[in-house]
Amino acid sequence: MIRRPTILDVAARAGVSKSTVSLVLQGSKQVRPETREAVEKAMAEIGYVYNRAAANLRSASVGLVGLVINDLRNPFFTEFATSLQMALAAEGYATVIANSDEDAELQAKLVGSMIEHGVSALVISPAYGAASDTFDQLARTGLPVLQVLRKMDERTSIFPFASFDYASGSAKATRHLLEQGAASVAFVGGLPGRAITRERKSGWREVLKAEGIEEIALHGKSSRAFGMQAADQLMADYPDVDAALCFNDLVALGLMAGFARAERPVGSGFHVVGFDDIEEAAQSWPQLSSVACDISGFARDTAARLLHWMVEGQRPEPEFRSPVRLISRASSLGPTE
Amino acid sequence: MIRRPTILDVAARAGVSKSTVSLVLQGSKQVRPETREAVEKAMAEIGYVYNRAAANLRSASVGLVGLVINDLRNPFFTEFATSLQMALAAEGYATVIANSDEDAELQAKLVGSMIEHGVSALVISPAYGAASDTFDQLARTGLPVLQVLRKMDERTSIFPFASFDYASGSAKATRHLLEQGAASVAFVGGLPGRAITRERKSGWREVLKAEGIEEIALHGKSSRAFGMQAADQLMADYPDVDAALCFNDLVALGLMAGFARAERPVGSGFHVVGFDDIEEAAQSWPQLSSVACDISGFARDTAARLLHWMVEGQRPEPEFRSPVRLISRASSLGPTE
DNA sequence: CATAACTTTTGGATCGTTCCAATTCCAGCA
DNA sequence: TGCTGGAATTGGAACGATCCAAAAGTTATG
Repeated sequence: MIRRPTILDVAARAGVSKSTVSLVLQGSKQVRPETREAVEKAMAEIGYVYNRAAANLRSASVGLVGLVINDLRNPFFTEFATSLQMALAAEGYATVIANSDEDAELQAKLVGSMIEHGVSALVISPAYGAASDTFDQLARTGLPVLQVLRKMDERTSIFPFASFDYASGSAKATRHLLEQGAASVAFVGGLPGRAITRERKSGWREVLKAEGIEEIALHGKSSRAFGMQAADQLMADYPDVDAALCFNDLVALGLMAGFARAERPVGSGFHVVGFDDIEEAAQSWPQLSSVACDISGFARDTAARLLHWMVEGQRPEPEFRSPVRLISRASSLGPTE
Repeated sequence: MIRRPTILDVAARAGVSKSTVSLVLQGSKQVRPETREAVEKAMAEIGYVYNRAAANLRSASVGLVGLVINDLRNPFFTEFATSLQMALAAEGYATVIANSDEDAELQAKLVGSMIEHGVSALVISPAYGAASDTFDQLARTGLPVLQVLRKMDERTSIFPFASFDYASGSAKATRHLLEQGAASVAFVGGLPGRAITRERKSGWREVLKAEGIEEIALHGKSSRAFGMQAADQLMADYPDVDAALCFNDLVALGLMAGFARAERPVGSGFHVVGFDDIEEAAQSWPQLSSVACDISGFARDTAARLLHWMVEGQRPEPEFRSPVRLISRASSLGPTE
C-alpha cells in the first residue's frame, strides 16, 4: 500500500506552498478564494486525509474531549453521554466515551489513556473507590476537568462539579406523596454513605422530620433486582408503609414489579415515586412518577457550556446545581385504600 | 503554566539518552534492568506523561479502535459497546465510542473524525440512510472495518459482517409458542423492508408456512411506545391472535404494558416472546421470554477476535453468525385460557 | 510614478516521539 | 594484553502538520 498523501503532495498538486494548504485546512480567511478552491480541488483529487496526530503535535489544542462514565449501561448515563457528545459535536469537539464500570483501577487507566491521546478536557462521572490519587495526578496536568453527576468525595472539590438539585427534588416528591394521602413514606435504594444517596435522601428526611414521621430506609444496590427484593421486605416487615420514594427509577420499577408479583399492583394502596425519569418511566405499567432530571438538557446546556468555558480558560463556580421537577403519574396518583 | 516534560527531560534526569527512554517506554527487553529502573524513577519524579500524538506521528500504528453505533441509547447496543471496549482494552487497544443516532450524515462525520484521529480499525453498526459513499470512501482508506449487528445493504458486503443467527432464533421461538398452545402467532415491530426485520421474521414465516397459519405482522418503530400501541391494535383488530413474537424486547415490554393497561396481563391467554434478552427481560412482570443473543459474549469472542485478526492483516469470512438461544420465562409459559 | 499600507503567500523552525545505523561497553578467550 | 562479538546505548533523521517572521503581490495615496 502506498503512503497516505500529505499537505506537501496537496501543495505540489495545487501549485502552492504547504503553508497555504495549512491555512486552507484551518479555514483561514486570508487566502484568496481561487487559491482555496484550487487547494480543495487538489485535496479531493489525491484523496488527502488530514493527519490530526501531526497537527496536535505542533499545536497542542486538539478539540478532543474525554468522557469517562462510571456505568454506561445505566440508561441515565447513556442518555447523558450521548447528549453531551452531540452537544460537543455541534461545537466542533470530538468526544471519546469510555466506561469505567465502577472500577477505580480501570478508570485510572482510561483517564491515563485519554491524557496520552491528548484530550483537551475531561468530563468525568467518577467510579467509587480509592481513586483520589488519580484525581491528584489529573489536577497536576492542569487539564480542564468537569466532574458531573457524582462527587468523588464530600470534602474535596478539586474540580468544578455539576449536578442536579436532588435535595429539593426529594423534598418535593415526599411532600407530594404525603398530599396524596400517604401516612408513611419509605426511602428505598441507594448505597448508604454515598454523597448522592445523602443528597437524594436529604429532602425526604427534612419533610418527614417536619411532619414528625418515622424515617424508614432500605438501602442497597440501585438496581431493579434490589427493588424487587425491597418490595418483599416492605410487605413483610413494614406493613404500615404505604408509599416509597426510590433512589432511582430502576429501583422503583423493580419495586413495582415486586408488588405486581405479589398481586398488590402499585397505584392504589401503595404509591411510588422514582428518581431520574428515564424513558421507561412513562412506559411502565402503572406509569411511574419520577423526579425528572432533564439529563439531555443538562448535558447540552450545563455540562457542554461549562466545559466550553473551562477550555477557554475561564473558571466556573465550584458547584452548579440544575433544577429538577416532579412528574406525577399513575404510580403516585391512585386512591389510597 | 510550565510545559509538559518530554522524554528529553526524563533522559537528562536519568542520565541516559532519549533513545534509551524511548526503549523503556516501548518495553524493549534490551535495556539493562538497572537502567530501566532509573528511567522509570525519573519519569515518576518529574511527572512525565507520554505524548501519543508524537508517537503516532512517527510510528503509524496507534492501538486505537473506533466504534460507531447507530443507537447507543438502546441497551442492546450499549451492552455491546461496553463489552467490546473492555475486551479490546484487555488486548491493549483504546476504544473511541460514538453514537450516530441513526443519522447518516452525522455518521459520515464521525467516521471521518475517527480516521483523522488515526484509528487503526473501525467497528460499525451502521445507521440507515444513503451512506454508501461513506462506505466506499472508507474502503479506499484500506482500514480494517468490521460491520456488526446490522448490514448496510443487502447486496453489498464490502466489509466482513458479524451478527447473530436470527433466522433460526425466530423459528425456535415460533415453534415454542405453538407448542405452548398458541393458535396464531403475530409478528410485532421492526421497520418493514429492513434486512434485520426480514431476518428476524424469516424463521417465524417459515414455521407458520409449514403449519399453514396465517401471517399477521404489525410493523413499526422498535420502541416501547410502538409495543403499547400494537397491543391495542391486536386486541381491537385481531382478537384471534393469542401469541406474539416481537422484533425486540423493547417492543415486547411495551406490548405487555399495553395488555396490562387493558387489564389483560400477558401470561395466561396471551403469550409473548421478545428478542435480545436485555437485562430487563428477566426483571419485568411477567418475566419476558426472549431469544437471547449473548451480546457481551459476541462482543468479546466474536467481534474483538475478528477485529484482532483483521488488524493483523488476516481476511476473515465475509459473514459470521453467532448462535442464539431461546430463554422461556413466564410470558410464554402460562396456561392458555 | 514612487511609496505606503495592506493582503496573500512562503520557507524554515518546531512539536515529541520512533527508527536506524553507528558507537560504546564489557565479558570471555587465546 | 589484545581481540571479538553480542548486549546496551546513542545521536541524528524522520514523521506531517502548525507557527512565525519575512517576502511577494496588490491596491491606494500623494
